[in-house]
Amino acid sequence: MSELPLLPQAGSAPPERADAARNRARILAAAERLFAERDPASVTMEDIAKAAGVGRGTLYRRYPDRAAIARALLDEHERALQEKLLRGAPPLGPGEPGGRSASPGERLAAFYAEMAALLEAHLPLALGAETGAARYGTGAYGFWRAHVAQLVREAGLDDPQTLADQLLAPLAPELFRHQRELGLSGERIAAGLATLARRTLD
Amino acid sequence: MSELPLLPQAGSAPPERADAARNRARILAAAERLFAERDPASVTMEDIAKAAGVGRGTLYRRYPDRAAIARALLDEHERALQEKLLRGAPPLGPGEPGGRSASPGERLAAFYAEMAALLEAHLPLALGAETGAARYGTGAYGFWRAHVAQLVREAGLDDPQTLADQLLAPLAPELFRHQRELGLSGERIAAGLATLARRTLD
DNA sequence: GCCTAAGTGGACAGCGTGTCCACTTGCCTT
DNA sequence: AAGGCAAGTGGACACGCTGTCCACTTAGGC
Repeated sequence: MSELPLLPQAGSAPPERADAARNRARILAAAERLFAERDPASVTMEDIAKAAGVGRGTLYRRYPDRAAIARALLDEHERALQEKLLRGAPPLGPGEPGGRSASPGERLAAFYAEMAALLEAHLPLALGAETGAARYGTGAYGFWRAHVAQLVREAGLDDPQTLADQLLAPLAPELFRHQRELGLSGERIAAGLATLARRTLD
Repeated sequence: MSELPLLPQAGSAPPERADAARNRARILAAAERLFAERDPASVTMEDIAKAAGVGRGTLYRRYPDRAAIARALLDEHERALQEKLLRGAPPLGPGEPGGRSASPGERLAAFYAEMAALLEAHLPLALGAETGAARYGTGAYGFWRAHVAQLVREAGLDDPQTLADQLLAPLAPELFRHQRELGLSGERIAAGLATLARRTLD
């Protein structure tokens, strides 16, 4: 397992004033509510400012756009999954050296299942954070990419770089929403992904 | 091969006045040029109107938004591919009944190759037409979806509906651009897709 | 309590959208 | 050949969102 780019752990922040902290909390709470109750793409910075009871300037001071707010909300959940991938028990984690570990296909299936669950739980945030091309720029995406590339490598396939992105494509939040709106359950989506994972890597 | 929803063949249009036809041609030409020379997402309806030498009202009369224009430009190429899928020789087409035909995995790989070539040739249009969630609503997407679902069915896998969308995900124009910008060649991308196709369906 | 820098909020200019409608022009009729 | 009318045209308009800027306020160390 080579160098996985970890999502920055919110390192030693320069101290934050009490009113600033209060407003940050208000902003995040208001944004989460708004994302959940309408199409995240239609939520404007102005809406969030108004709902949080702060001015536009205050909002822009911390977050350059809607996506940054959604990402901040999503980060926590994604870091939890990253932990499990790095240090959790098989099939999700790598397993002890010398101990038993799962096949690449099983591990990819387990990862897919976790991601599907994460999307199921926080789809509005994912849609707010990673719509379209922005997805590929996030730190989290880089992490998933490195993880999947490693699994591809272990499976002995050519060109893990290229395949990793292609294997992550079915996890695009927009596709997940599309499939849910077609009436497919989260389980059914996860089952499809599991099939894909096993057949591709095992 | 059941009921594939064909893209409407531009049926008997109500006759179009000569000046209207001239302006339509101007609009399409101007839009294609603009899409090619900058990020399609940044091209505005106003830009297109100005470049085509027509007023905004004229533009909106025919096309509700940028995506509709890009789709009109793409349609021609997509219909050509649809023809080949339905009636072309193997491995792309189904082959004669009783004659030789390719395996589902080979056929999916051939389809992937054609789509990658189409993206390579017309990426700006694809980005203009199918950015984000809009992709799933187009008639063309429905066609690809039905085609891939049929291949999945022939391969004997469960739930072709769900898998079809997931197998189409790596063809998202934004992903293609992302991979190209990473320095991957079209051939390398196509090779990855071929691996995916064969391992999944064969 | 005072001082200072961090924090705040609303005003502002700019841009893109989509609509609307008075005018123009192609084309069919007689 | 002329007339009429519906299709077509283009630009003005109102609206909403963005991102910046800056004069004011407040927290918290000294």
